[in-house]
Amino acid sequence: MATNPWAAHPLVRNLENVAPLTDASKKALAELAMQVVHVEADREVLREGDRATQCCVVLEGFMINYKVTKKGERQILAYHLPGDIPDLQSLHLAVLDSSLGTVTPCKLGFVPHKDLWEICAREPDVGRACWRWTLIMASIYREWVTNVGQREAPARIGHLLCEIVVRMETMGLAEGRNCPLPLTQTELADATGMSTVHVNRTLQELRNAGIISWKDKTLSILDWGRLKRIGEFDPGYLHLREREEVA
Amino acid sequence: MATNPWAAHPLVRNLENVAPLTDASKKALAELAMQVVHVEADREVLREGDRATQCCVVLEGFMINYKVTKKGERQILAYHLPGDIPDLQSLHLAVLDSSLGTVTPCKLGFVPHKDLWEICAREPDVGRACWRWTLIMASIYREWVTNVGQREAPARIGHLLCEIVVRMETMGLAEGRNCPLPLTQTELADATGMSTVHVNRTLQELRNAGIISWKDKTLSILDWGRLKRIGEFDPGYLHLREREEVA
DNA sequence: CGTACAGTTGAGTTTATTCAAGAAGAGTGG
DNA sequence: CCACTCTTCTTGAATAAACTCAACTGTACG
Repeated sequence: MATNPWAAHPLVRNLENVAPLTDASKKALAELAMQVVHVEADREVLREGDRATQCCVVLEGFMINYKVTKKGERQILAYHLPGDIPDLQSLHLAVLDSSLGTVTPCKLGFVPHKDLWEICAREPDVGRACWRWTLIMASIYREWVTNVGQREAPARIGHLLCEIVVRMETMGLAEGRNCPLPLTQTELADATGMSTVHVNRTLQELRNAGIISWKDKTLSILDWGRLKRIGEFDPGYLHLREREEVA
Repeated sequence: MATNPWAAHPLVRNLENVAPLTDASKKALAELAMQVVHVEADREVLREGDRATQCCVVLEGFMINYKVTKKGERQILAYHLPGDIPDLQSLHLAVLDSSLGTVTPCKLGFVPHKDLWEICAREPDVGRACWRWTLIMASIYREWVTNVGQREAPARIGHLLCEIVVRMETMGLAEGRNCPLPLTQTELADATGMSTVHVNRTLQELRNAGIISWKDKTLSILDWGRLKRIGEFDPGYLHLREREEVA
C-alpha cells in the first residue's frame, strides 16, 4: 500500500489513519478535483455564520478552528494538520458555528460538497472514515472541555503539548519527541483559556524543571513520562489503535 | 405525520428534530427491538474504557456523560434527554472515552450495534440523521469549550441554563420559560468547571436580580432577554432550524 | 427522631488576571 | 550593515476571581 502513489496524498494518509481504505477509495480520494489556494499566515478563511457549499482540505500548513466571544476573546477549539478537513461537518451542518483560520502560511484545497457526497456514496469505506473522523474530533472536544474545566495551569499546558506531539507523530510530522510547534504563547493561551502571562510562567516552570524545551518553533519533550503525568495524558481519547477492532 | 403512532416514540421524535425521516424510517425506528432496563438515580451505566457492542437509548429520565480526572474531579460533558442516544459514537468508536450515568431514575433501551448498522444501511435518511446528530453534539462540545474556557461565572451559568431550556423546549419537555431541572448545584458545578460554593453564589446573584427562579426542581426564566445577554447565548450552535436547508 | 443530602454562609487562601513596562528576535528598507 | 518597527516573550506588582475549609440550616425520608 505504501508504495501506491496515492498514499503520499495528505488526505489519503490522514483518512487511512482513521479507518482502512480500499485501493479504489484511495485512488478516488487522491484524484478529487480541488481548487487549490495559498493563504498567508494569520488569516481568517471561514467565519462563524458563513454557509458552506464546499469543504476545505489542509494540504500544507497549520490551521485553527476558533470562536470569538462577545467580549472579543478568542477560544481556540482545535488545531488542524495537513490531511485534515476542518469543516467536514459542514456536509450536514451548512451554517458554520465556528471560524477557521491559518496559523502558518497554508496550501488549501477546496472540494464541493457534491463531490464529497458522491465519493461517500460510491465508496462506503470513505463515508465510514469521514464519519469516524468527525467522531474522533468530538472525542477531542470532550477531552478539551475536561482540560479547560478541571485541570490547573501546568496540567492544561502539559496535556495540550502531549496531544499535539502525538497527533504530529501520527501524521509523520514529528521525530522522536521533537516536533514543530509553530504557535505563539498567545495561541496556547487561547486554547487553554489562560492569560498569556500565565502561560508564559507555566512554560517557564516546565522548562526549568527540565521537562520540555521550546525554541525556534520546535518543541522537544525532554521527559515524556513526567509531562504525561503532569498533563494527566492518556491517549485513549484519540482512538488511534482501534481500527482493526471495529466492524 | 404527527398522527402516526410511531411519532410518539422518543427516539423518532428526537431524530425527526435532527433531520427529516420517511414514514418507513419512523416505523423501523419505533419497532427497533430494545432491551428495556430501569435504572435508579445517580448510577453509572457505562464506564470510560468499556467496549460497547450496543447503544443506549434514553426513553425516560435525565442522563449525563462525564469524565473523571486523576484527582477525582468530575467533568460533565453533556446532558441527555429522552430520545437521545448518548453513546451513538460507539458505533464507530468501540472503546468509550467517557462515562455515562443517570441523574434521575431512567428507563433505558439497549439496541445492538448490528441492528443500528442494518437500519442505517436500509434507510439512508436514518444514517444521515444519526451522523448529523453526532455532529450537533460535537458543535455543543465546541460551545462548551468556549463557555468553560472564556466566560466568567455568571455567563457560564447563564449560558448553560439557556441551552437546557431551549433543548427541553425542542423536545416538548418545557412550557414557556418554565422547565424541569432535576439537577443539583454540584452537577451544575461539574458542568461549568466551578466549585459548588461559587455556583451557589452565582445563582443567588441571578435570583436576586430577578432573572431566574429555581425551586422544586423547576427552573423559571423570569427575564429571558437578560439571561441571554448575560450568558452570551446564541442558539445557532444547536443547528435547530437548518433541516430544510440541507441536502 | 435521626440520618443524609442539598443548599447556604463566612473567612482566609490560592490561583490567575490585569496593567504596565522592558528585553529579545525577526523582518524591512535605507 | 544598521536603524526601525513589529511582534513575541518576559518580568514585576497590584488586583480580582474563584477555591477551600468548615460550619450551619433546611428539607426529605425512613
